[in-house]
Amino acid sequence: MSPRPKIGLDLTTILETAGVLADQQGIQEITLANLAKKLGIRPPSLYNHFDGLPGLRKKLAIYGIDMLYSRMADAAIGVSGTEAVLAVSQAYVNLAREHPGVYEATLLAPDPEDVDVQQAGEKIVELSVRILQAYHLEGASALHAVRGLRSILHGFSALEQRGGFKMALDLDESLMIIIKAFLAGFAGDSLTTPE
Amino acid sequence: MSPRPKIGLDLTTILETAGVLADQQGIQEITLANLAKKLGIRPPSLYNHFDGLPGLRKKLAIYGIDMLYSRMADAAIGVSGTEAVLAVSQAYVNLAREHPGVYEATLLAPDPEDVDVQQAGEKIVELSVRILQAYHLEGASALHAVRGLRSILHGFSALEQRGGFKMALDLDESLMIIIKAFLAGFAGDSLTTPE
DNA sequence: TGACTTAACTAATATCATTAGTTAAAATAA
DNA sequence: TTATTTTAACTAATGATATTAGTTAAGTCA
Repeated sequence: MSPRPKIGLDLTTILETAGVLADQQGIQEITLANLAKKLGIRPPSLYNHFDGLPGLRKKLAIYGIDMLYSRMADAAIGVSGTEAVLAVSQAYVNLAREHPGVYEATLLAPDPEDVDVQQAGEKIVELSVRILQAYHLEGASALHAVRGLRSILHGFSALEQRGGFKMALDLDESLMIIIKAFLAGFAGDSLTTPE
Repeated sequence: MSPRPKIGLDLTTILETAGVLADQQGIQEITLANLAKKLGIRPPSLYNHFDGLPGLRKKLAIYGIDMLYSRMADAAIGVSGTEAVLAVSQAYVNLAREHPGVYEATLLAPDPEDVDVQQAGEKIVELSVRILQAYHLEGASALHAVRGLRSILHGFSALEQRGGFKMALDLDESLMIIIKAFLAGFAGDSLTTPE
């Protein structure tokens, strides 16, 4: 009866659409029903492109991690030292602000241990290691520092997103001060001195 | 036909059960169907105790925030300065580890701006302010510091929970080093010196 | 042209949250 | 004690969802 045009969707289009949906409506609105409606197809048709809702969540997680990495890598171009860390940090929280749904999806993979997900995340870890190398941290210290930086960035982004910071105090200023303090403390000798 | 005993559930029992369910099965398994089954009642009966799934999520969020606060407050007894911050930090991540589902629920309220939720969270902010007062930070600085500490603690807990730290490196050691670095950097003069 | 692959579809099922209306147990008032 | 009210359970029904199975037609390629 009605025409059944073969739209010819590809995965990229679907993920972009899902990303817009997540950013605009919230991550909990990413359902096969909603996504299908936005794409103009019926829910079962989506199974031709990924393996159900868990499959979509995994692909969207990787999509988000890649996007986050590319923003961070971009921000790291042509800068070094503290300036680099600050620039990358700002890029990180900016992505989380501009694409809250996609950012949230970043940590929403059904199985965080999944090889593909881990692999995507490793690039971010490696980038972090590199920009922190300017501080000449020894082996283990460098890893602790990476964990700290990532904790600050994710914690700050997540809390900002959920309205955790309600004081009338500039958010970007907070972030810069926090990162600077963290870096200064790490570069200092306070860690090696016994208390 | 079958006996219909009036169990006489109260909200506390329900929330405790929901907390166990969340910790054991994961937050996504908190459904009215699962909770009702675990309580030995039918799903619609739950509506006598809270206002649907959103109502449960809100109450569980507050339940978790209160639990988190009490652990933190406990850890703050009899200590001060850096020792206090470290103890409270350790208590924070310990709660997230022991009760991953309840901790996650902490930030899962349907409306984070809800008065009751905000009120529960304020106690944690106030406690943080108090343990950071030992550093004699001026007005705005104190608030930036609170944001930083909370970012580190939430970021660290969330990333640890989702397998974000896969290096073979002691997690508690990372946390202590990170907090110490942050505190040292904040207490130092590096913030006021122009770059 | 003809065979194959693919991306859409319909139909059906199971699970879930939710609402409406019911009932009996418990608590309270007379 | 008895009568009334409140409460916490229930059944039944609805709508939304994910998912599976099987179907169809458009596009691709030999």
